[in-house]
Amino acid sequence: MPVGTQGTVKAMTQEELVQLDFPIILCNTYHTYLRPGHELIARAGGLHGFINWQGNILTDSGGFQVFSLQELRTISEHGVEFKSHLDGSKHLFTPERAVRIQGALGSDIMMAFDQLAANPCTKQQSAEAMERTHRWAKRCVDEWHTAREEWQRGENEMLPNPGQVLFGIVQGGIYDDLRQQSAEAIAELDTPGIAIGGVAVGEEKALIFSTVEYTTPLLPDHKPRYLMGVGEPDDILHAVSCGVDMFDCVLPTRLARNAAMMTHYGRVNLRNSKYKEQFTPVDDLCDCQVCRNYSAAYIHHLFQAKEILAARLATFHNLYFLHQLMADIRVAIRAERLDAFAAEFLSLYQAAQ
RNA sequence: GGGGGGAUGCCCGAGCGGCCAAUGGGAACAGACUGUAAAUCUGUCGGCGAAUGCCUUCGAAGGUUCGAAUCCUUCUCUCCCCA
Repeated sequence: MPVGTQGTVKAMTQEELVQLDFPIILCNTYHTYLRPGHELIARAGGLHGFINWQGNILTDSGGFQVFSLQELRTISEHGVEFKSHLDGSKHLFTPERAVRIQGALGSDIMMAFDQLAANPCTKQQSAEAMERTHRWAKRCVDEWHTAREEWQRGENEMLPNPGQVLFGIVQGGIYDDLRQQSAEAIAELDTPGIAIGGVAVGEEKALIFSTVEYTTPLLPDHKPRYLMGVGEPDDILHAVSCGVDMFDCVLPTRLARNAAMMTHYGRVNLRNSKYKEQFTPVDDLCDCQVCRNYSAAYIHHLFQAKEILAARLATFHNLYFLHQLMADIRVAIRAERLDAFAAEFLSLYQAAQ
C-alpha cells in the first residue's frame, strides 16, 4: 500500500496510481480529520468520492500519531488528547471516536486505535501500551458493532461504506512473551484481518526481523496479516517468508522526494554528482516508464534544480519498483521458490550497500 | 569638475582594534529517512595535520600598535549625487 496520509500519495495523481496498478492505498484518520475534516469528506462521498479513488482504502486510526506526535499529546485510559500541529487546538481521540471518524471517511479497512510504545522503552512500558491497546481494541470492536447496527436501522448517516471492515493490531514491542499475549488477545476479537504494529520505530534491523519472525506465525493464517509501516525490500522479503501478506510504508514516496531511488542494485542518491553525466537509466533492470524514458543525468539535474518533476519521477519509479517486487514475490511463491528469489534479489540489492 | 559611499572566503553578506580562519544565507559535496508535523533534517565547506596546533587569507602597497578584516597614508577598481 502506498501511503497517502492526507488523501494523496504525495506527488502522484490517482490516475498514476491506477497505472501503477495498486489495488489499495493507505490514508490517515487523524490528518484527514484535522483537515479538511471527516464530515466534509463524508459529504463528498467518503474518501473514495472525495479523492477520486475507486480502489480500496485502508485508514490508519491515528494510533501512529500517538507515537509520532508525542510532544503534542497526552494519553489517558479514556483516549488521547492531541494538540493540533496545525493551529494548536485540542482534539480528543478515543477508540470510539477513531471508529466513528473512520466510518465517516468510508475506508474499506479501518484500523483499531492503538498505542505503540515510545522508543526506546522498558518492558514495563511496552506491556502497558500493549494492554491498553487490547482494551482499546475491544472498545473499537464494540463501537464498530454499535455503529453498524445504527446504520442497519437507518439511524446513522455517517457510514458511507457498508463493506467496511475493522482490523485489530498486535503490539508488545520487542518482547516475545508480550507479542504472544498480544497475538492471542487480538486474535480473540476475531477481526477479519490482523496487523502487527509497533515495528520499525527506531529499533535495529535484527530486532525488526526477530519480532516479525516470532509474531507472524502466531496469527491466524486464514486471515490477512498486515505488517504496519514496513518497509525496505529486505524487510518485505523477510516478512513475506514469515507469512506477512500486507504492507504499507512511506519509504518509497518519502525517499523519492529526498532524491533516493530504489534500484535492483540497491538504494541510490540521485543528488550525487556521479550522476551528472550518466545518460543511461537509473536502473537498467527496471522497465518503468521513468527508467525507459529518462536518464539518471536528467533526474539528477531536476533534483539539483529543485524541480517538482524530480519528486514525481522518483516517486513513480520507487512505487513501481516495490509493486514489481511484490508481483515477483507472488510469482515466486506460486513457483515455490521464494527463498531462491529472495537470495537472488538481495545478492544484487545489498551488494552495493 | 565638485561631493559622498564601497571593495570580506565559489556567490551574497555581517563584522569595524584582541574572544576572527572570520556570524548568517545561498551554492557545492556527502549522509540520514520504515502505520508521513518531512519536496525534510544532519554534517562538511582556505591549506596541512591524529591533535593542543601551524601556515596563507578580508582590493594592493606601506605605516601606527604588544596586537589590524577593523585605525592612518598612497594607489587601483567600483557605485551614487551635483555640475
